[in-house]
Amino acid sequence: MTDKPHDRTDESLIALRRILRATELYARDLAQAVGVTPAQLRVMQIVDDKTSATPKTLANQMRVSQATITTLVDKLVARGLVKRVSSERDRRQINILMTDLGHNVLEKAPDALQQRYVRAFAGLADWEQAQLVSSLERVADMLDAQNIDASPVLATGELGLGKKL
Amino acid sequence: MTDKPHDRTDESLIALRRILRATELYARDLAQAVGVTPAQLRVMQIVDDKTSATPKTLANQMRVSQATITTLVDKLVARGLVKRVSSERDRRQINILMTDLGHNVLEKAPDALQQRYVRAFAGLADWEQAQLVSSLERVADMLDAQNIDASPVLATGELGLGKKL
DNA sequence: AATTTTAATTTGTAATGCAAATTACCTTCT
DNA sequence: AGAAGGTAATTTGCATTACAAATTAAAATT
Repeated sequence: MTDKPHDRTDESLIALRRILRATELYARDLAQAVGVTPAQLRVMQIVDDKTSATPKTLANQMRVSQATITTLVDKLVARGLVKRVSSERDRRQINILMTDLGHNVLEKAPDALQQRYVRAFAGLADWEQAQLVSSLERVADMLDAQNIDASPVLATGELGLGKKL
Repeated sequence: MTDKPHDRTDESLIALRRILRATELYARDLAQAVGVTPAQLRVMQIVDDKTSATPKTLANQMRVSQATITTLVDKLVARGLVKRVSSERDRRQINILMTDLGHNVLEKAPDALQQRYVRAFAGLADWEQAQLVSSLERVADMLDAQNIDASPVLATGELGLGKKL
C-alpha cells in the first residue's frame, strides 16, 4: 500500500463514517417515531425479540451498566410499555416483559431504518448483495476481532431482524 | 433464525451493527487514552484538522447544536487544550484553535481505530480492497442519500474518527 | 436609522452513563 | 446448619452530552 494522500484506506474510512452517521440518524428518527428515546427503544427491541430479558442480560447486550438499564426500564415502566416480573426460580432476578401497549407501540414503529435500507438492498442484483454482505462482514471482523468479549448480541439492538422483510 | 432463511439483508444489517458497535467502543477507548471525552475529542480532531474552526462550523460538521459546541469548547478551554480567538473580520465569530498543549495531547493519541483498521486493510489483496471500497460506498449512498441534506440538524454527531483524510 | 439576520452564549432541562453503596437473595464451604 | 462470599438489581450521587429558548453582540439589509 502506498501512502498516497487519498488511497483506498481513506476512501473506505470515509464511507464507513457515512454509514455510521446515517445509521445513527435513522435510529434516532425511528426512536422518535415510536415516541421513546433511542436507548429506550433498544431495550424494547431486545425484550420484544426475546419475549423476556433480565436487566443483567440487557446490560450485557447493550454494553452498558446494570444501573443504566434500571433507569431505562424505569422510564419504560412508567409509561406502561414494559413491566417487571420477579423470577420464580431466582428471586434476585427480574424479568422484563412487553406490555400490550408496548407491543402495539412497537408494532406501529415503521422500522424506518430497515425499510429504507431493505428496499435499496432488495434492488441490488444477487451477486451485488452477496458481495456486499461479504465485504461488510469482513470489515466487521476486522474491527471487532480483538474486542469481542463473547459478544452476545448486537449492541444497538438487532432491530427485529428476520421479521418483516 | 426462525423459519426464515437467514437472508442476506439480515446478515448485512448485522454486520453494520457490529461495525457501529466496534467503532463506538474504539472511539471511547481512544478518547479515554487522550484523557478527554469522545465528543471533546471530536472537536479537537476537527479543529486540528482545519487548524481553525468556528462553533458554527463545528456544529454543522458534528451535527449538534451550537449550544452543545459551546459547552464542549468550554471544557477544552478550561483544560488549556484549545483557545478562543475572536475573528477580526466578523466580530460575532469566534475561531477555535489548538493550543500547544492541545497539540501535544492529540499527537500522542494513538488513533486506535484507524491504526487497527488500516493495518487490517493493508493486509488485503488489491482486488479485495477495491471491492470493499466500492461496496462500502454503495451502502453509504444507499443510506444517506435521502437523509443528509434533508435534515441538517437532527442528531448526535458521528463517531470520532476523523484524522486527516 | 431601523429592522432583520447571524454567531455565540446563557439558562434550564432531559437523557444516558458510571461508580460505589445497598438490599435481597442464592451458593459454598466448613 | 450457619457463616462467608457471590450475584442481581436498585439507589444515590455525579459527569457528559444534548437541545430549546432566551439573550447579547455584531453584521447585513431595508
